[in-house]
Amino acid sequence: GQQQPHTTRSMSELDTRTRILDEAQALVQRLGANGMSYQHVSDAVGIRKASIHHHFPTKGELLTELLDRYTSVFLDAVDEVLSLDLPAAERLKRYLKLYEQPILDNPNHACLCAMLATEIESLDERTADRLREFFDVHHRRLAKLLAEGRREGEFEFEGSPSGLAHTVFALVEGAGLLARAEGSGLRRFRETTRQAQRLIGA
Amino acid sequence: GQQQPHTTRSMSELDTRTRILDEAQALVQRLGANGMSYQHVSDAVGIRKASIHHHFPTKGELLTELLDRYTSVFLDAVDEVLSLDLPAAERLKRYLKLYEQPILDNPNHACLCAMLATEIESLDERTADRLREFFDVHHRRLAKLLAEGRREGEFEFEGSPSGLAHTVFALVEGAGLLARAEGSGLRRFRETTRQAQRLIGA
DNA sequence: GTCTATATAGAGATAGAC
DNA sequence: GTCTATCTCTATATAGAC
Repeated sequence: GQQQPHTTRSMSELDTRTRILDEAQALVQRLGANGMSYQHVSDAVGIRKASIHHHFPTKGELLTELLDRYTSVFLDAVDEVLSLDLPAAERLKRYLKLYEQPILDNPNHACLCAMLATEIESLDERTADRLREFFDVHHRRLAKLLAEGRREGEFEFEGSPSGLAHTVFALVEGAGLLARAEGSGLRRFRETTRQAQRLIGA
Repeated sequence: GQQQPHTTRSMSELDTRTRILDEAQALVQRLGANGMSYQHVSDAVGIRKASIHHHFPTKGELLTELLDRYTSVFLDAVDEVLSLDLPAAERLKRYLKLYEQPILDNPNHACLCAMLATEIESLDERTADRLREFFDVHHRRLAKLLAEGRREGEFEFEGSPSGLAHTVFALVEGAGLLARAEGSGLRRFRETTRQAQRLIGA
């Protein structure tokens, strides 16, 4: 756990902001950025559209903040797993598990980044940049783990850690998307992560 | 090449229908189903919105027909490759190549099914069913190839052909999505298909 | 088959009262 | 901070002339 940064916002405003972000995120994960509207959020949170605009003047700002929050939470979780004092193979296993819980919690919700990735042409430049940045940072984290694991003799694979990290990431994102569309739940997804481990030689 | 089925539609109507479908498909592949509008299609084809409605009364019908055409074209291409009189490993290679050409032709266009998969909650039941059907049929084709290849000693993998087919499909769909979002073009994608072949032991 | 014109609903966003 | 009221634009869809 990290310390909350100091802010000048009042408590109640923070709470409403959080509730807005929570509901907006769920809506984007279900319907996409183009499918989510201020009216939807308004209904879900129980305040009027104009009040949403008070907290997030434009939809672009709402989406940007949504993405920032999501990626920072996700990267924190990734970092926590990757920095554990455990063999690389075990850290990899736990890393892959990070993708399972959301599917279990709500099979109707796709990864926020997968949703936004398909809609990248609809996003404003700011949000699109943040999305690409997330992919880049995430990719580097995973590549580092793969490089470490190979150096220590735990992994065995051909090609660059960077290339394989990209493949593994494509695999979990693609499998998550299919699990939701096919309604196959965790079963298919788990088979996929097992194959990912084979690929890495873990 | 197959014979065109007989229809009672006039030639000029067929052409306009085709042009509408072509432009609508490009728009959905760029912006998604929710991002594509009759106005967009109208502008692209050069006829008025009302005329689009003459050919496709509702957006749902347009999307359904779009998906049907796309999947039948795609499955024809898959079947053509898979039924060639070549070693399974070579047929697999050509199968994977089918996913490369579209990326080369237009890096801004995602796979239509990947776009619709993310938006599955926005689709009407009819269209969503067709989408799941496509995944299912496609999956079976690939599983059959994998089973054949292993039986003939060309492939070597653990687990069921069905499970691995799912993994390979997730891999190419995920990699296609990332290639477009990251703007990494074919380079990353090709690394991914190479890893897919390793996974299959081809 | 295509057009103009219109209906109706929803989108994102703002002004100003409380 | 939240509300009502309103603005403007765009969406899907229809009616009816040509």
